[in-house]
Amino acid sequence: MSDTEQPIHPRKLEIVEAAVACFLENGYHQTGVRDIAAKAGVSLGNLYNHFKGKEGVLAFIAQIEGAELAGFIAALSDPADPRAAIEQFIEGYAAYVSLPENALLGVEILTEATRNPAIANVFAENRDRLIDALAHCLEVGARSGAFASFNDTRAVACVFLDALEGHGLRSLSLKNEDHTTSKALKSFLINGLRC
Amino acid sequence: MSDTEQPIHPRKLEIVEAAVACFLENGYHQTGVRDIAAKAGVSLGNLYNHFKGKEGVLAFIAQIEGAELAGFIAALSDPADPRAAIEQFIEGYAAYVSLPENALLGVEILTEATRNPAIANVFAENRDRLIDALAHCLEVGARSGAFASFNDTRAVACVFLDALEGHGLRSLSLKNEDHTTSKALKSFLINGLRC
DNA sequence: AAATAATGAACGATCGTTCGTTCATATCCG
DNA sequence: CGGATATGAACGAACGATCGTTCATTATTT
Repeated sequence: MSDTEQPIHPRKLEIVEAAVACFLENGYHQTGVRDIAAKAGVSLGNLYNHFKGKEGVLAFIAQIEGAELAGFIAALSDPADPRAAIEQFIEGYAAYVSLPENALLGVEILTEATRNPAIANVFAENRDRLIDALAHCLEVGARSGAFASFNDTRAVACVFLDALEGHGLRSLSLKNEDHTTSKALKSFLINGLRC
Repeated sequence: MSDTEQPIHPRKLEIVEAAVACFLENGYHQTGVRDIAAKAGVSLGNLYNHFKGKEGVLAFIAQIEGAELAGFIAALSDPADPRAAIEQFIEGYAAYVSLPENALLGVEILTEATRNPAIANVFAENRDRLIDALAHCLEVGARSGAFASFNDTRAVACVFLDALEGHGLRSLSLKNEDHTTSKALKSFLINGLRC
């Protein structure tokens, strides 16, 4: 669970980086372990010295992706100014999920998770904690009068994440950056919180 | 382009149905043409008498999926009551994209489209027309005073679709139906249109 | 008989994985 | 210090399985 159990072998990181590049370029199921090893400048056999296999590499990536949510969660916990925290979250998370590497890897992991429990477990928990943090922030804001009060703040938090992630996903099919709808999304979400 | 050029060979439909079932169960890249043929009760070679290949089957599915949007587009065009039309669209489209077969096939097609122009073309146009129809409905509603007036109605339409599709996508990772967040999403979107 | 539909063996390519091996470095013993 | 030994990272040939596709052949229908 903790990342600090062992200092990660540099080669392992090189392999993961190469794998991410391959998955982005050709997708998870279209890339072979040979492609990963070749791009990492590593022998085929050596890859298996660092990972349990192709699936092990993806699981490791999922673990990293999940860990990156920790920053957002931390920023939402115990917020001094709930409104500012939410606004910053929306902006930051929208940017995060709109990065092709995050969006593409996200769906790749998600679809794999629907059929692969090992991946699903790594994936699910962190998302749940993100919803919790967001919902908590909404509640704090509601109590302080900054936001409207909702029956089910978790549901509203889900709506936020759905919208943001849906936005990031669609940005995949657009070559140029989608700046105008990104702003529209932000103001629409913020506007939905007013009393 | 038109589906009525030729009456579709019954066998072709059987094959497509089998392919959908396979893609849902195991994903596009994990299912082989042999799996499709076997599930359809058809010989391997005969599949190639009806489709150009595995990719041809997916393209056909994408075409069907696109055609299913026509109903939503029609309902949004020239709306007598924009508010009712939007509400019905939200409800209907949320249900549509929350069906596992639509959500899963959608991402499968989307990810394939990011790397396969042939699929992307089939996929992109209908979505654009859906955005147009939705934006048009929003404008009509704004003029009649039913909705607030937006600078960029297309952007708002994008937000709606992003949120709805993101919702459908996330419903993939939930075993039980997500009724409460579905309602929250609807009311949040509707609420965002008020003057 | 001509045309259409259906078959499945066969092809070359690639898949994920295994495994025996090499080799440079670290540790130990005398 | 110098030689023996242990360690584990790195390698790549090889395996059986499966991939998408082709095509010569057979069956069915008109």
